[in-house]
Amino acid sequence: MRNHAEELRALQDTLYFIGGKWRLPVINAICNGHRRFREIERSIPGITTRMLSKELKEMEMNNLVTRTVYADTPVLVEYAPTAYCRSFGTIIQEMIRWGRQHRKTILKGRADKP
Amino acid sequence: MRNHAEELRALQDTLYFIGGKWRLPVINAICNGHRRFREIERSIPGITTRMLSKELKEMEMNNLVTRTVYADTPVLVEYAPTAYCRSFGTIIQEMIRWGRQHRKTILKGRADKP
DNA sequence: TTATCTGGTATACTCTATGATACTGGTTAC
DNA sequence: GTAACCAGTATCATAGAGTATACCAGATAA
Repeated sequence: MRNHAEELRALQDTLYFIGGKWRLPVINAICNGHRRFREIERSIPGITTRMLSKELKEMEMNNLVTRTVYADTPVLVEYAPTAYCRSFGTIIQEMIRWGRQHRKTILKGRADKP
Repeated sequence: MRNHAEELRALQDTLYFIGGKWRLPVINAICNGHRRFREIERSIPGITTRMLSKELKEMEMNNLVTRTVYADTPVLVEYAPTAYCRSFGTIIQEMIRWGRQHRKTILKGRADKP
């Protein structure tokens, strides 16, 4: 209730930063130890190469990941999470919790069908 | 790392449920005590009547809010949050926290500009 | 009387996020 | 030799989320 405007602004900033449907799944994948491009791609069924590529670029620009190229043969590329990236941990955990609960509730056939 | 697939599914369920850019702001407004249509509308600068109307309809269908009409003159409509609606509390709070922290960090001129 | 509040609906438009598909150049395995 | 891996890029198409604007009927205030 108090300082609704400021809360709203903070909330909207976060929503804006998160943006589309892939940002959080990608952050989660990387924070869960997936480092290589194809590895991340495989760990998120449904994402296309194009979207992952776009996400990773933006995330690098926003300092959410670092991209390291090991110029051996074959070239190896590694994406690693920054502290900034990990700062989404609690949000993601809460969302996972909610999603699990939601699924349970739906399966029990209640809650969103009263 | 463990059961990444299940976590991902839960996360994506939540993201899907949240949907667009207005769902969480509207939930927040209603949970913060705004009950009337125009009141909610005013409390979220930038939202249009059309989007708010759409959101509220979907939210009613999803059992996130109840819509009560008091048929006095003038007719009075009240939107109230359900428990389901309030279950987003922690997610929203975490997002507000993140947004505030983000703003601080940006203002200090660091973090996302290394 | 005119303006302003209420709770919305209707129509038209924009735009961008996402999806689908194909391709590249190099490496390694069969 | 060809198939499959790597890390992507390029091009095109499209749904639908979001915006803009105007409008309705009824009540209230100036």
